[in-house]
Amino acid sequence: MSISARKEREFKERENLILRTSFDMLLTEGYMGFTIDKLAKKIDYAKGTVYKHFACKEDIVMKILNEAFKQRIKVLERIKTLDIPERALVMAGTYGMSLYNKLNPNLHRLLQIGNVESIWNKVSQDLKDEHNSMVTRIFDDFELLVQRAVKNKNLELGEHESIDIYFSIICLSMGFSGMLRNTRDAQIPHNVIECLCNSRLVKDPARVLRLAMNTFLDGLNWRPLTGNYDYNALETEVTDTVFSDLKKIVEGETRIEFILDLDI
Amino acid sequence: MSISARKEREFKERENLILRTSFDMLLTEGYMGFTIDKLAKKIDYAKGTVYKHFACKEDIVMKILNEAFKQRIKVLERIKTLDIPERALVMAGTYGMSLYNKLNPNLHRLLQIGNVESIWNKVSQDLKDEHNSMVTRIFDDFELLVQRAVKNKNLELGEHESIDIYFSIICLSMGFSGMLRNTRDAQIPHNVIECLCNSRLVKDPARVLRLAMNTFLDGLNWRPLTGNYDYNALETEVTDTVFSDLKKIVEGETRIEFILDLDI
DNA sequence: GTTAATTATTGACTAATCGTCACGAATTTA
DNA sequence: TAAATTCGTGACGATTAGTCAATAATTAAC
Repeated sequence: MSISARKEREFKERENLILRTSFDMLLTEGYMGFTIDKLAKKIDYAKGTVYKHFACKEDIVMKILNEAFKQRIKVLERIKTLDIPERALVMAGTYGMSLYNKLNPNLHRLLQIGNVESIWNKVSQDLKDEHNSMVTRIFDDFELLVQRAVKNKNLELGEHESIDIYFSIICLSMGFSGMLRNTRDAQIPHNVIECLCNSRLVKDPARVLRLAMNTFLDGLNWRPLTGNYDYNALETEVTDTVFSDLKKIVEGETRIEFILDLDI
Repeated sequence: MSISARKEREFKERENLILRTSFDMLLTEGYMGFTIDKLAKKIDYAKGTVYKHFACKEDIVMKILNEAFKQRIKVLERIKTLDIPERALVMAGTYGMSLYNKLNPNLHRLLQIGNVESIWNKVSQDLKDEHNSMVTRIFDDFELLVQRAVKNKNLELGEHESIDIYFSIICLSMGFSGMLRNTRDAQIPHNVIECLCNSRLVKDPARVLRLAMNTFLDGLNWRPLTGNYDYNALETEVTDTVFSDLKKIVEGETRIEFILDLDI
């Protein structure tokens, strides 16, 4: 019994090694540079062993994405403890995501890989299911939030349906994260959007997203409006309380080796 | 002389054949299913001949993306003839893009391919340059529009810089087009977002984007506000005038075989 | 009209890559 | 200790991107 438990633990450890090494390769060499042969050589196991863990290359990538997604959800769900208006919850979530994205500015580049249809199609069904259920969960949470705001008379739907609103919010965040990575790490920009972020002085894209989000919510007339609530104070507050651990890491007080090791 | 001109024309025609066939393969079989061997067999030329036209596989994809981008810009620039407030110009552009996206609902799936870093890195410098200059042009046009609105006292920047505003607008559109393709063609949804669009009845994502855009501009207090200007009438009008040809195609009065053949 | 020079096209070839699987090594069970 | 089972391996088949020497077609020269 105890021996098979050790085996199991060793197997789990090797899986972690595979994920950690793959993540590293993906970030340094890109999707095309990430090959199973190189991976096997790096972790000093035979190729066949890797395939004992994952059915295909794409499954490794999707597993990493799913683990990162789990972390994201955990960060987002921390706001559930806050007793503030619904709109402030939306903003608090945005602040949390800002911080989380700074933990690993390169993470969202991997998301683009998962969005490529021909890659997604190769992923095993169970990993797709896992991914889908997480997205569904995010959508559900947002829907409840919008409905609660309507019920509490902080928001009128007007021409909108509730799906329109939370769908727009998600699109806005996705649009931003898709278009830029944090410029803190002075790497070579990989596309023109990133060049423009530098040349046109978008110094803190996350700040622009927060502004845009507030602007959009003002446009919806979702109360409390910017003028009637100190969202900057809210940012400071949540950053120092529910997200204080993330803040410490971002500010360099804590070092992390591998984002997915992080106990969030 | 006339003989070499014929040669040149034939070369150009073959290049078009390559692009058209590649485009078709990319849409039906995805990036992974798009191989030079298959392409060569389909167009009935040897592989080496394909490489006389393009330095690598990625260049073919980027060439298609650039051609599509050129069309997009042409559509967008039609609004320059309109004598309406700056904000109405932004919306008119959005309406035009909505129509253009409907011409080929699958086109934006290719954009995701170009966004993958390891693919972008393989593209030849001249194609990258071409792409970059087009993005720059879009950004420049938007910047002028924002500045004109400020000058004409239709918009105050407040906490924003002008880059923040047009960057947000572009992110919003990109977020939407990245997250969904038009649901008109009843293909199998390729990811969970598309499933959700169906299951949660986002029947017309383009409509939601138009709503979101107006909401955002209202939030900026960019005049004329929704209440003071009939943006629905504007949509009808521009659809029937500057974009009437696109409308006809979308409504099926004209058939197109290959989007890039379209003379826009 | 014939031949030489040039240009265009070809597909066999190399190197890389994914994923498989029969075999041998290690471990557990009897 | 021997048999049974599980684990790990890397050679192998199948595909693929991109190259390049050889061949075919075209043009130029006379």
